[in-house]
Amino acid sequence: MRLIDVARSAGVSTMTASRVMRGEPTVAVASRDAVHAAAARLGYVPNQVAGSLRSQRSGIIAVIVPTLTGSVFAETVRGITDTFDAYDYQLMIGESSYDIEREEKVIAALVQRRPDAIIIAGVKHTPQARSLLRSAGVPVAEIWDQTTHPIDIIVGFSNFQAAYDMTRGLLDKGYRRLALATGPVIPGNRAGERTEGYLAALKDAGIHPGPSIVVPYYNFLDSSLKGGNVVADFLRDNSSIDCLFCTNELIAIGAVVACGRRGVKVPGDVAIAGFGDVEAASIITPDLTTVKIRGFEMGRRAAEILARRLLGETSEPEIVDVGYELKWRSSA
Amino acid sequence: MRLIDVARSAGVSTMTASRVMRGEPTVAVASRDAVHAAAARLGYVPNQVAGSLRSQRSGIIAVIVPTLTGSVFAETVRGITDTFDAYDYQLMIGESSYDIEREEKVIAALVQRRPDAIIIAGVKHTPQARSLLRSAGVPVAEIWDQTTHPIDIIVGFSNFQAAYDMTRGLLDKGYRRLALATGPVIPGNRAGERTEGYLAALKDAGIHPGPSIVVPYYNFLDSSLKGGNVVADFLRDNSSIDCLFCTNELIAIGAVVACGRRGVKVPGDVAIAGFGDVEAASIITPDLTTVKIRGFEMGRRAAEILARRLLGETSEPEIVDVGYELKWRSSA
DNA sequence: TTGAAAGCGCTAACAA
DNA sequence: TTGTTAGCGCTTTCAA
Repeated sequence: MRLIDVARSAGVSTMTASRVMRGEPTVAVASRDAVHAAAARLGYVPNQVAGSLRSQRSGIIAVIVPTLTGSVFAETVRGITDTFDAYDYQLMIGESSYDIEREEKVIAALVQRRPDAIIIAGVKHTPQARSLLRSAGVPVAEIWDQTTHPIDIIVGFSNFQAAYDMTRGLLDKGYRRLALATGPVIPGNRAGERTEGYLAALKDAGIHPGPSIVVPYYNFLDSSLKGGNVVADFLRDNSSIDCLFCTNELIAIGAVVACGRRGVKVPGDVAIAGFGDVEAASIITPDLTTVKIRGFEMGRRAAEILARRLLGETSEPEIVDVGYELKWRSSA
Repeated sequence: MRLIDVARSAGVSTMTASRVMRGEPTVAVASRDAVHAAAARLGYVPNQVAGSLRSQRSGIIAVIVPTLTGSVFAETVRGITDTFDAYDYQLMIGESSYDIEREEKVIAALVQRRPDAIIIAGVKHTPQARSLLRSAGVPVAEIWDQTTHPIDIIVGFSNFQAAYDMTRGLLDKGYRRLALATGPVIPGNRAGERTEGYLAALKDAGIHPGPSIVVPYYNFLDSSLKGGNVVADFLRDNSSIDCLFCTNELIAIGAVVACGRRGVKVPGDVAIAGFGDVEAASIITPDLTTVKIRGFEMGRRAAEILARRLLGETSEPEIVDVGYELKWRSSA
């Protein structure tokens, strides 16, 4: 069942049928009706692979995020979908598992599908990955971060500044023996930038940083539960700590829950602050002091800029800072 | 930059280059090396759109879920990804927002991309959607449910039986004035089947069903917070209720949290049971009694069966029941 | 407003 | 082990 079958059945040429199927306005009403009727009668399903090859537009937006599990990036994806749905684009989502080597493979796999645009979380990529993104010949939006050397479009916030401000706020609340819990740090990644913001705030205040713990990345559930236990052990072994700053919301939530189960009072024995504001943060007891990130907003803004590019309305690189917000709740 | 450029640069024919790029073993080592070197030198990125058109295999698995936000279906997607990653398939994910009309549009959009297989949550579709799925000419796996009339493969569990068992268990615990909170019910959808299981268990026990409340579907966060408040109001207006069964985990979590904020004791004043077991269920206070669903498992099993189909190893329809598990925790 | 011709970049099928 | 030929199904381009 091909377009030519529909065209014959409608008594027109393939080109007229093609124009009707794509909604071009330059077709006589009679032809249009005949083609629609024939398509419906025959149950015709257009082959977009063929169309994409010829038109050099795939209608696909490639999206690369660390993970879909855990609602943090799922919100961003929803922001992207919200915008692109109206334009008949489909998302093709790749997961990097917070690993830039794996990210490179994912990018390579997606670029072969000739997406019309690429959205990628983070600004830290392998050289080969940067090269693939640059030479893909389509607009690229890096999100969730800021950098002085964007590939093209950037829609994010300063992870350094957000961590700096939160640390500063904790110091203002009177906490002095701060400790840090973070996921894996690679220089230049988000956990690394947040760590640096934390250290810079301490340095500027003349406070010596306390101990740190690095929690491996599991998946969502395990990062909360296993990670929480690891952190609770760490707090037990370092009982002088009065405040723990977690660069990762899952670790923070896990720590609050693990402390609750062990009878460690939060914030009485130790205050805990997170980074990310997933919905569980406002549901646990005590509710979590954290940095609220605008995940949905970043997805939506990036998608809007790309949509404009794809319609040919603009073409300069753009830099958008969506900011962040400190949420002071009960845990610190 | 096309395959022919690589071939020329390597001094072989396009076909030999094509064979090398696709990893066919029937190529001389010298040719293989020459092609790989040329591809690397030129920065060649294969055009999989062209390859798909000719080979009639897209390397795409279409996945249709109600939503990605909220980790319930994200776990299922992870199960699918886990399996298909090894075979170089990419997922193309569509969201139906729990709306079968929208689902039909999403299916139509995805089928045009000629996926090699389709995985769809639920067994309740519009007639047109069923027709699109059947005539797509590829294996289709319906998941998250059971039915006597599957399209092809089915990997799920009985929502009716799970709700029946949970209700039965609540009765065994001594609760007698039960009420129901559910998301939108369409005959044949999962919320509907769960509602019927609940009603059947009450009927078999000779207990008259109490009042019910239908909570609209918002997004994850709002379903928990807004939905929770709606349910808490409902409980206040119906104070004789001693146990609330929620066919939806987000509503249950929201209700527990909203009750906590209003000083309603759970399970003292009213017991609450959920359905789904998202991770937040074990983190809130009190932790939630619920039906644990094997979301990851369903994704993995469906993907494995499809992978075997795609390799040509099997071809009969398959029916897999992954079951469920009652989790008795503090809330009921 | 319509149609004919050409070709997007790759791989199946066949032949050598 | 390699190469030639043809064509996947559509849309661009150009002409009428």
